[in-house]
Amino acid sequence: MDERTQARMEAQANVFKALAHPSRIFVMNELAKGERCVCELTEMIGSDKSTVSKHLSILKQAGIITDEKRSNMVFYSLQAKCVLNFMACVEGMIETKLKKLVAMHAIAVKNKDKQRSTGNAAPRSATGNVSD
Amino acid sequence: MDERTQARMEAQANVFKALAHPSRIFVMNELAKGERCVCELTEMIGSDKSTVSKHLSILKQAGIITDEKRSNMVFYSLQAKCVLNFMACVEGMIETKLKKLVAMHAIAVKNKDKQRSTGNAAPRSATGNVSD
DNA sequence: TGGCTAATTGGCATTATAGCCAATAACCGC
DNA sequence: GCGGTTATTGGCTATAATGCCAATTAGCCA
Repeated sequence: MDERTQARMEAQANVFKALAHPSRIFVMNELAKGERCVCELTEMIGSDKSTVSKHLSILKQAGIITDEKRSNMVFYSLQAKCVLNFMACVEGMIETKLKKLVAMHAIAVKNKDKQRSTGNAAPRSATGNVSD
Repeated sequence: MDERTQARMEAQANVFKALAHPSRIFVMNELAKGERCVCELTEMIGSDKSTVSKHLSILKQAGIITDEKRSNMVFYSLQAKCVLNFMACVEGMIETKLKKLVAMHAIAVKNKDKQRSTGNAAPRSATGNVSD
């Protein structure tokens, strides 16, 4: 990877890094509904004010959200709307993964039952084939 | 944030975390063109074989890529195609940010010139207004 | 089987993140 | 200006991520 490519990859990774935290994902979901002040987000997240402020500054620095000072409050709002599309896709990925886990667990349970009834210590198959 | 929400946000954040590294972004770009074996990616990235392998396992664990063993090599390929759309959007964000930086730098240079010619130590305006 | 290549895993040192408290800054109303 | 509120920054510790080396596993082929 040459230096030029390295720099481009790093810049992209930084955007993903900015989103790589539960609280910041929460903020994104909240800002999708409309602008919010730091105090509101702090209340909802339940961390220290300073912690939330730092999270917001990370998102802002990445160019994902913007801030606007009005009176003595700061309101944040979504800038990169395309993040929402991807978050929807991620939602789907999680669903898929969860279903797969559930299915695998069901197979494991089945195999365990089989073992119990036959006294066989090793499961018949890793693919879930228990049709004998 | 209740426990249920926390878990959902964490699951989403994990996908972003998986993408939050230059080498892993590079892998995504490469797999967008087609499947690649670990050896190819290792060659291109220039890190240790074990390091690349760990990066790949992180992406796989997140459900973003899949692997397939053929002969004594392991080929990885893209699973979550929607990542590419978002990466294109991020590309655009970086462009925008870069342009803004260049513009701000131009203004700063202008102000500096102004200072030099007038002997004024403080810049006239933070907004770049140098119209006097 | 034994040697070869490809890939993964364990272990460990280095570096980066996260989150709290305290201090500071910015703005309002009096 | 002075106290009250809102937000950011600095400093610190605890935790997590990274990347190398060494050891191990898995498949090929002679």
